[in-house]
Amino acid sequence: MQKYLEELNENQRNAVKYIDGPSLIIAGAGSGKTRVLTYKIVHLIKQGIEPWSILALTFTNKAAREMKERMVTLTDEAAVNSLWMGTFHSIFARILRIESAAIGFPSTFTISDTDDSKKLVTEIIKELKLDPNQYPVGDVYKRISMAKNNLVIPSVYETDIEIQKQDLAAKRPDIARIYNLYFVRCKRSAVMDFDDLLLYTNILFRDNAEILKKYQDKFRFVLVDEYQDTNYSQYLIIKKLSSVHHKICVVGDDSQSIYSFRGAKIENILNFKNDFKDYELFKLEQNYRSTKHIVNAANSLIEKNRNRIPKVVFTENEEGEKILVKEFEDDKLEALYVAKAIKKISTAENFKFNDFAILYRTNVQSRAFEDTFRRNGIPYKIFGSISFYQRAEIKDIVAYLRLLINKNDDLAIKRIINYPKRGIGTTTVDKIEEVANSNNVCMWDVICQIEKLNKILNTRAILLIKQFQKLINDLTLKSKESDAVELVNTLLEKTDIKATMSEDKSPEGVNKYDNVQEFVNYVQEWSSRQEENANIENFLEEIALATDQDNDKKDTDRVSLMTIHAAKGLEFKVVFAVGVEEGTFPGFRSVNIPAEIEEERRLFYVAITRSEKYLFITHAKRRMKWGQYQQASKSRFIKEIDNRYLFNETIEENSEQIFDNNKEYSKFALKSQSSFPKEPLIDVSKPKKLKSIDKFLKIDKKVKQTDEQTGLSIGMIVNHVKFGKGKIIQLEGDYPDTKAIVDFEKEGQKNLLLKFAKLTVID
DNA sequence: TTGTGCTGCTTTTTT
DNA sequence: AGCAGCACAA
Repeated sequence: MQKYLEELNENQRNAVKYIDGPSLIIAGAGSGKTRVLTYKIVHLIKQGIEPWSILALTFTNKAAREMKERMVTLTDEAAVNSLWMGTFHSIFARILRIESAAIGFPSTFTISDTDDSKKLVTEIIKELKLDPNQYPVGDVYKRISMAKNNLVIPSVYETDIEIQKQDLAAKRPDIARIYNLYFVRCKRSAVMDFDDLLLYTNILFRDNAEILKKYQDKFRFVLVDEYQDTNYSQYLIIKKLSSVHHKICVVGDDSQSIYSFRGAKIENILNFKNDFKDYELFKLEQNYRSTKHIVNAANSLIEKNRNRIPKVVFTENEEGEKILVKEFEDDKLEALYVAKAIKKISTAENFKFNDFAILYRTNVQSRAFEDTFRRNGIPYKIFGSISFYQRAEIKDIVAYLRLLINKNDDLAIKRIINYPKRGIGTTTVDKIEEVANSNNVCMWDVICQIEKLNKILNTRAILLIKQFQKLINDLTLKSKESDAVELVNTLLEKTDIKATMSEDKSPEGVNKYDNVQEFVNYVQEWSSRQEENANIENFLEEIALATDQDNDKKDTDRVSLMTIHAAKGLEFKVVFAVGVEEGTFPGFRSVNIPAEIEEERRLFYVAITRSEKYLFITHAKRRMKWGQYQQASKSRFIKEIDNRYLFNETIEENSEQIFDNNKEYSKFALKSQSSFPKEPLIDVSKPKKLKSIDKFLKIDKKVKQTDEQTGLSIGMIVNHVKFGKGKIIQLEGDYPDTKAIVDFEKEGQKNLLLKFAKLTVID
């Protein structure tokens, strides 16, 4: 037997070796799924299947990268590099760029993130003169996204009776019009959102039989990871692609399907048997990750779901500790406890901070932990929330780069036409956009013929636009003759971004400048990593499709803070599942919807199964939400876990006590007494809180009778150029920020800054 | 045309 | 509680 096959258990090995037809691998949590997938691809290569004819679709880029790294140790590196392996989005973006002509796009189309896409939808809602309250962008965008994921294009959307009935019932009959215009605009701008990448792949294959045939022939073997989280659009793509060779292998776990909110269909995995009747089924049920207690607890929970593929996950690992369930008075005490527990356990067990993860349902919950960890000197890294590339200062630079490559990108133009400030105001931009829309061309086309607008724009505006046009043209030229790093540096110089930013000495400004610096460093690092194609197009593609997990700073020893969704596929020695309360987990939107409760339950299952040795489940009686404390009770999910695997600890009166009334966990309590500093744990009142109080204090303290600088006093009657006659009723602040509240006869009370407002004393 | 304070919205999860 | 987008003041 080949050496790599010996490293697998029997079920794993059988799954790897079966390459004669379709197969479904049901892989329980921690059952070595990644290993099986990795080895299967290696096996295929060793069986003589050319690596470039293997299509392997993963859920994140990171997963693909890690598998490739592992494969390199098992087989030839060149072979690994010629695999078609990556996320659905990145693989099909690649194919769409090659075949772009067939769908009427330039190969340089831009991939837009959700923020930008929503911005465009917002503008369209405004343009159609629809009420933004009746059409909240989030809801509208979701509706469009769902339509795309089910391959419903605008012309179908507006004629589909069922869809129209739904929109009418929701009192949003005009979503069809929004969708249609959004679709048209994206195409005109040569922009695709995430859903478009899959939708246009389907359109490409539907309308071009010879292109479909080319890829059907090419991909002799198709593998799909995390199959339970594929949507209809993805399902159809792989079904079509594998219909010639009939060699498809999907891997997944129905118990870990957690993405239905973005269109994932658990039915894809449940119905695989119908789609590929001659399939072989492999079940990986032995868990190598967690203790018996953890595996059993997870099993007892997931049993409560109705819709599942029968399987029993078991482990031969040690029994381990019971799961510690703990209740707190509020979210702050919860965070404090977690901080202490991490310190104690890391000392007692000699674990690194990397071994710990805090998993929560929603991103906002990270805040309490951030504060507490910072104050207690626990290093942490947060995944999710605002990623680096979402920051405004980075998006500005990226918008320039986008425009250099795709001149149709109106969104990019609007973002940077007046950044840094160059005197092109909204009025001018609006006019350009109007002309573009009414002639159905993109804004850049209008900019290139700006002289023709001499009737509606003044000469100054035209001159400024021409300067902007020249700047972009010069940079475009530059982009063709220099590498990415050089281009970005030139860009920062020539656009004056560098100069403008370095002038800003405020803490925020300095931070922004640092971020830009980091961006340049990142470009540098990225370029040096590329063997070829270190061009800016590839760079943009990579950052557009980057995930949070992809930015993992592996080398640093920090506690991980992330949502459970982000934790999918990861494992940690110690996991804290926090905020496990009704209304938070399950979320208040799900509590009355059985199908969603099942999904939330699967999500909790994912959380539990991330842990290897110790698992803590915590919940608080009240939690700060929407700026207010809200009462909450223990989640139903905690009650659903078989009590045999739980240790319920009573509420602690004194939060300094930790583990003390728990025999199993007390070993941590004894050893670490001295290593745990007391002082920083004292809850100092947040400086942030003071800020809002400050506002009131200012008014009280700095109010004065007379302003020495101008000689104005309360009670004086003054004249203002615009507002006319009025009486000073208050003076506050010191020069140069002295403010006066003046009660004008005609206009009422106004707040005026004395350094600007020229008040003359009457009388 | 540019800068600032206020209102109102957000909270599910993300490629 | 925090932020983004919008309305006013110079």
